[in-house]
Amino acid sequence: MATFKQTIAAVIAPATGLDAEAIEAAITLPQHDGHGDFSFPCFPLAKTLRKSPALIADELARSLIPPQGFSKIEALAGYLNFFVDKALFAQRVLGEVLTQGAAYGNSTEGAGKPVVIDFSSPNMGKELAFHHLRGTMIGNSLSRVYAKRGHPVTRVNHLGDWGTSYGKLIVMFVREGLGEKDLPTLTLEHLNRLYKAFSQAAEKEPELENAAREAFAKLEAGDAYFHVLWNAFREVTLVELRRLYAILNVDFDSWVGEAFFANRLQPVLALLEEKKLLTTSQGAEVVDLEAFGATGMPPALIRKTDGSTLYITRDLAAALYRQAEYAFDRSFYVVDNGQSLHFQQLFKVLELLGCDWASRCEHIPFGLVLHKSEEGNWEKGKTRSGHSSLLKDVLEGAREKIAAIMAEKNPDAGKDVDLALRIAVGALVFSEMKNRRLNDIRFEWEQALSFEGDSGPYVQNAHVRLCSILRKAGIQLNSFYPKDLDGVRWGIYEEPASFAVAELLSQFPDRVGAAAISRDPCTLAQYALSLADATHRFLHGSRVLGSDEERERLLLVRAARSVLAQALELVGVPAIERM
RNA sequence: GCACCAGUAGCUCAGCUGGAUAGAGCGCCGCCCUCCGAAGGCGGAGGUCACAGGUUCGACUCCUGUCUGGUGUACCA
Repeated sequence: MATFKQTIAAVIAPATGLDAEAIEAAITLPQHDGHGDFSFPCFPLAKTLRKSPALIADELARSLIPPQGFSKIEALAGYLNFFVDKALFAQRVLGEVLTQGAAYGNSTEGAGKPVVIDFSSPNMGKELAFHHLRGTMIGNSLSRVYAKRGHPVTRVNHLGDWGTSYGKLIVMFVREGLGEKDLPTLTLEHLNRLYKAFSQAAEKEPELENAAREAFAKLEAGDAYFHVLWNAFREVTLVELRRLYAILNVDFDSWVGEAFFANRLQPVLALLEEKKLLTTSQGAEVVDLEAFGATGMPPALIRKTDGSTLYITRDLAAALYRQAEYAFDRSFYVVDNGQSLHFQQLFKVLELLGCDWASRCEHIPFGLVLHKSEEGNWEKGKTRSGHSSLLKDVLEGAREKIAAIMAEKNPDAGKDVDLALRIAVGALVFSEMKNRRLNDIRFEWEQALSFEGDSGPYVQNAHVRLCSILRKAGIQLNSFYPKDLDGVRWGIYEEPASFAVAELLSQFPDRVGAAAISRDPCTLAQYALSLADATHRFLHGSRVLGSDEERERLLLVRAARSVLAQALELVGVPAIERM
């Protein structure tokens, strides 16, 4: 079935001689009442037709006959405004949403174009900090969006399980007199203490840094005992990570991290040699990128003076592996903006290695999460006083606050510990996802956990209200039969608040596409906000149950609920049924 | 120095591939529950879209420059 835009293009094309696709792309959605539902700006035609845009619009408005699905065409200030037949529009939109259910908005755009998304990728031996939430949830959201667009998606958690950090942990572990017997009772908290202890000790004894590098070099060389320690550190961390990912409802297809590639560096190093890219500088092996035409780019350090490898060496191996393993069309790296130079270097080296797919690797950067300091300045680091910056603590703190509010507002649901956590997750995730990916976020507890306005709970609440009505009407979620549409009085949806909801529902597929193209979930978070807003307004003004329009309004409730749930899930906010 | 990013209302932020009168939330001032969830809705005050040029029929949006802020810049990841 032709879309409304396609129908408009088909009418304008013969009258103007313009390409139908170009017309479709030029059509805009008017922002103001009285400007219709779709507009075609006539300004670009002025030059070729040698007439004023206003005149062109006037003539077109007079000569064109409103096509099927439209009630009238009006000219206004150079715009050709199309007014849809609202009843028919609603019929089409609700029909699509309800019959397609969770598949509404799906696309085959990505079929045969595998996408690899590298995100979260925490370091082993360290607790997940609150600021890890952003990258984790952006990656999670993009994974879902790309899957919905039909792409085969591989979600990769490129664990930071190799590197000098392990040398530090090993050094401290040994120094504290701990041994193999202590491994079974080892905790992640303990590992974190070892890190802190190392940093403190290293301030007084700078030679510890060298000891750590040596320990790591030994580990990389295959030392058996150090390998046992390393493995134990890694396992302890993974247990806690899996627990947190479960709370966030985030999954991965691959947990292959840096250690995996540490054993697969030979082909990379051989290839670098073969292409004659390596040079020695200050005792280390580097790729002098500037010498290869990347003006102003610092050299990429491939191997340290002591022979051990670095981040970028392993990333090169990982990139080659991913191309070989998944034959990706796109490879995304969801990593904070501070790493942009690293990725520029990485992609440049891949290009120099002759990988024609290097241009299809993309860094998806995101901004920092800033917190207000005691002095009132915004800075990177800890959350407000009294709150730790560990993700688990932030989640627990948020859950407690939400539980307290719930106990007040809805005592029955307030007893549900798991529900409070899901609302807390929704609030925190939404507060980060509603902003543009690259913007630094100024994080405020009050705003993030707010139950009002532009917040996760506001959107969740719209979903809850819709669910509540359906529950009272005895309608199961996602139950739909074609006969439900028989004899529906479509004209009822012409009422403004109802139509506003239908209009938003029609925009959902495009918004999913926009999120994919911009690689930014904020598009969908903002959409969820608009739909929640329209929903609250509709429910405020129109009684559903027991009204003369109950049947029609229930259909709108079902459609809105279905799409709102989808938008929330794509963003990574739980679509809950009660709160 | 170089690189990446940002600068929109008192605060925190939206503004789709340039389009018609600049949009929310919080805060402030009012109003609305005998009515499916008031975790809601309605109204009001509040903006020279950092600044200066340029491209264009049209610029918050694109380009250049300036200013301000954040981040990164060789043996951490």
